[in-house]
Amino acid sequence: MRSRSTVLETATLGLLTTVPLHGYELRKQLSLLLGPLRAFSYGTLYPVLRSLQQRGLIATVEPTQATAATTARGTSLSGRRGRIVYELTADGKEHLQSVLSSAGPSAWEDENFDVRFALFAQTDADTRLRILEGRRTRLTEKLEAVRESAARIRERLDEYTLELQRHGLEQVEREVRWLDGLITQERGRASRDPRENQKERG
Amino acid sequence: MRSRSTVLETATLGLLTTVPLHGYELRKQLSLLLGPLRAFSYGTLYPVLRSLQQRGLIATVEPTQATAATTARGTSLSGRRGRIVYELTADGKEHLQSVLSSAGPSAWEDENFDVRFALFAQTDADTRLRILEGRRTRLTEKLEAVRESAARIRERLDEYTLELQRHGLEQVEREVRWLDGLITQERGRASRDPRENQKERG
DNA sequence: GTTAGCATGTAAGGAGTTACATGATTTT
DNA sequence: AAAATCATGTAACTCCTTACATGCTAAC
Repeated sequence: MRSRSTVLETATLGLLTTVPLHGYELRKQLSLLLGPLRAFSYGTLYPVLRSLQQRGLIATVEPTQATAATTARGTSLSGRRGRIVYELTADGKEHLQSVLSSAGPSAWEDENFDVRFALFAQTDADTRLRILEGRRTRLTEKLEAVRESAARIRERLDEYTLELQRHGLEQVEREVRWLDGLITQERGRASRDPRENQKERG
Repeated sequence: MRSRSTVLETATLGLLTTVPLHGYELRKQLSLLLGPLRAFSYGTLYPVLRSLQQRGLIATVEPTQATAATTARGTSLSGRRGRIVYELTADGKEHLQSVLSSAGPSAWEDENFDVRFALFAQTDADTRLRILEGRRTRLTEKLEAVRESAARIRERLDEYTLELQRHGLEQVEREVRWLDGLITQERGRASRDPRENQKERG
């Protein structure tokens, strides 16, 4: 079973569809794209960039006639320090599209939910709905399981544990309501424009 | 630098202070203690249990005069299948207390927040406040940083990314308000009973 | 007595961090 | 020209999952 794309790989390809970026800048945009949580260290980022490059999904951009006069920076080996700007290749675009429209095991879909959502503008309408509904289903299932077992041992728990549990449930419930709103919104969108199923940028 | 306790280790010790448990059961209680998220696999759990045992922090409980008649199960090697029940040793209690009252680097404190909170009943009042306030500070700092950089690139983002960002910020803001409530509650508690600083069970 | 679920365990590997090292550019 | 910050890179390690294997116990 070929290992699926990681969060970071997908997010990187997603970000590079809009603008070519170098690693350092990419990292900043990532924490923006994925929220206050989820910052990746350079120790993860740079190896991933190289891997993507070796697989031909991204490529370095030559500085054309920019500020720097120091030539031969980019493609070949040895003395390449300073910014290395990457852009998405044709293969990369294709790969990203196939990742964005594919389904995976639920654990994978959960882990990747926020990236997938952040890249909804590049995702077709059917997949958007599938992702939102899939997440909704899994969250409510977990909610049900927790509520059930919580009921059985409620009296054995101290006030802090109870409060943590209450707060956790509330957070998930809120998430479900958020998803509900998005789902009805997507449905409305679909009925207004039934033909839409490819790229879109706002 | 001796590696700090992991979430799972601390949670395990915390759960075992109340009741002796075997691994399988422990796992169920863990997902309850730590909310709908955070379920650990057996591949993680059992090695951790053995490690804790080897370090003398937990010990197997002999079945005394329980149902089973099959002797010599527990301590020594070879044929031990069926439940293995663990309890906290004196060393384990001591270790847990020292972990619960110690401070760590902020990344560690963030990762461990929920476990620490779940074990507040066994934590002294000063530490409770320190943990709550520390988390509040870190969250507001992140909030500020994200808001700031978000303002700079808002117009370059599509509607989905914006919605994700908005939702993320809202979640964190809500968390901060939750912490505020807990902090004032702890302060009130402290002024009503200024001497409390050790174990407590509800 | 055999299926189903409880219970424990191990090996391989994935995804990420930390700590470190170093080069390039800007600021003072 | 020194200091700060931008920018890239690597090695070792941690925590955890997956996939597998196996034994025990109860239900039918």
